[in-house]
Amino acid sequence: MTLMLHDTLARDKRAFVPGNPQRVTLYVCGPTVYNFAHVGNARPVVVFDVLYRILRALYGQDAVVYARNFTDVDDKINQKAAEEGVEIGVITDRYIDAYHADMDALFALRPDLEPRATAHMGDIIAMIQTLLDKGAAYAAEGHVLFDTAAYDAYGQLSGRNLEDMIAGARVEVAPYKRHGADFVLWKPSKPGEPVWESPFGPGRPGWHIECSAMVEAALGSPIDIHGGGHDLIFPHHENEIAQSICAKAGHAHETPVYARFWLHNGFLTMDAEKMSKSLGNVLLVHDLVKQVPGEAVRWALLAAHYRAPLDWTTKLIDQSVKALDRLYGVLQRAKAIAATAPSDNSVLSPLMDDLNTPQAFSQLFALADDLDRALREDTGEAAHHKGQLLHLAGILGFLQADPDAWFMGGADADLAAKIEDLLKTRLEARANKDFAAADRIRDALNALNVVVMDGPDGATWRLRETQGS
RNA sequence: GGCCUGGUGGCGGAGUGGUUACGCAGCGGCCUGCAAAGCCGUGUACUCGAGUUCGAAUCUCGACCAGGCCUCCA
Repeated sequence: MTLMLHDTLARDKRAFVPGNPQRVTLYVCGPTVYNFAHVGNARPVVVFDVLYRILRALYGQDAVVYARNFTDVDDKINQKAAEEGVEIGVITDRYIDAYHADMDALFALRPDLEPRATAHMGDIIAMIQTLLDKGAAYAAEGHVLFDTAAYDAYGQLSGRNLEDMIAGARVEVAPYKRHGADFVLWKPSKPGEPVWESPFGPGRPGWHIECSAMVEAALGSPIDIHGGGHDLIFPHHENEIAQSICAKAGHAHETPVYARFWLHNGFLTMDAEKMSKSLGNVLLVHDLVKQVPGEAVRWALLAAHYRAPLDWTTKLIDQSVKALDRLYGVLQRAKAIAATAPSDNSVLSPLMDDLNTPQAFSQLFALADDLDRALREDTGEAAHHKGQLLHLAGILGFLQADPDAWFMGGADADLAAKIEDLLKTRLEARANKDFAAADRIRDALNALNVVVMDGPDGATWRLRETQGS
């Protein structure tokens, strides 16, 4: 079974072959930490978390190195720090903590490495110096700029050429640029902003060079997979390639490769509109997970193929909760069955086809049906089916909770005790065939958002989901 | 203007050149004291036009529509 991945550079699905199966490297562009993350930011996190889990299943837990950076030098961070009158570290630490908490709530594993730009200033400066030394960069008016003419293949990833970019330029080109597409590697800091000393004068790095330097420092190029949002293809990833290739160029016999595979996730819209502050439709993960289970948010984010656009609606999250209800319902009935660990990864096959999560979802339901049937008909296959179900679900990051906890999750101890008490009374009423009394109690429970399910061994209950977002 | 996506049934959303994915919702039945959950069954689809083909929703071309990128952006 081969993992097929759609490579943006090749514009096609290709069989994934790592440079070294003992050390598979994955880098994903992380957040600029000046605010809470919104659902759109969470999509790549969840998508590449699934990829990370697949790679670990395929190559071994310790054979995969996943790095995701924090951009902690940035204009918006500076602005926020100035507003609050604090050092930028106060801002970045705060939002890094929030980011961790939010992504944890979506069951995303923490990457192995989380490099921060400020901790790699030496690497960044060294890379800029290398580019200057090799003639791929030039200094002008206190800036250091990358010379796009130095890289023949510039534009390959995004399918643009330099002429197009001139023709379509919507911004005024800074007078000190040799070419409109040249971009900043180093720039002077404005008064009051953080400053780092460098051979090119005091200042701070441009955005693109940070990632190139951190990729090199954390993983070493060529890396196997570089991921990020669709919007990063140009200019960010295009520029990363140009810088990193040029910085390494000089070995005449090798064709330099920066990343073997480029993966980009599609965008998320809110009720068919782009999420933006001006529209006031920014939905923060931080707020969302207070209203709906993080697992359901994760489900919603994976409900469409990762490269397709995804429209976020109340209905989507609603349906996601119900899908998980169905799956957890089966697991609840199968609680007494000990799952058999699968002997191979065959159940992962939908995911091997470029992370086809909707297909995998379908597989999840098929496995749940198998398990349910085995339970009903007592075929002896239940342990096997449960193992298969939990394995696939585990790679997707689902169904790891106790089923009872899923259904009763929102209830605190007091409420649970009250519910149990009412159910006990109702059980007695039913035993006495006093159905009117039993129904009154059920109505009372209903008012508490509790759904009662009578079974042969007494009643079980679940909390009705509160409407999301 | 250039580049890139996508347009599938009430909703979400895969996939394949010829055989109803799947989930949610709906409908009928079973089960149930009645429900809920579960089970069985069931309807509705492939933006438009032209072409290729024995046959296309699936391939090609064109049109239309929607979104994104070209400036910080997942």
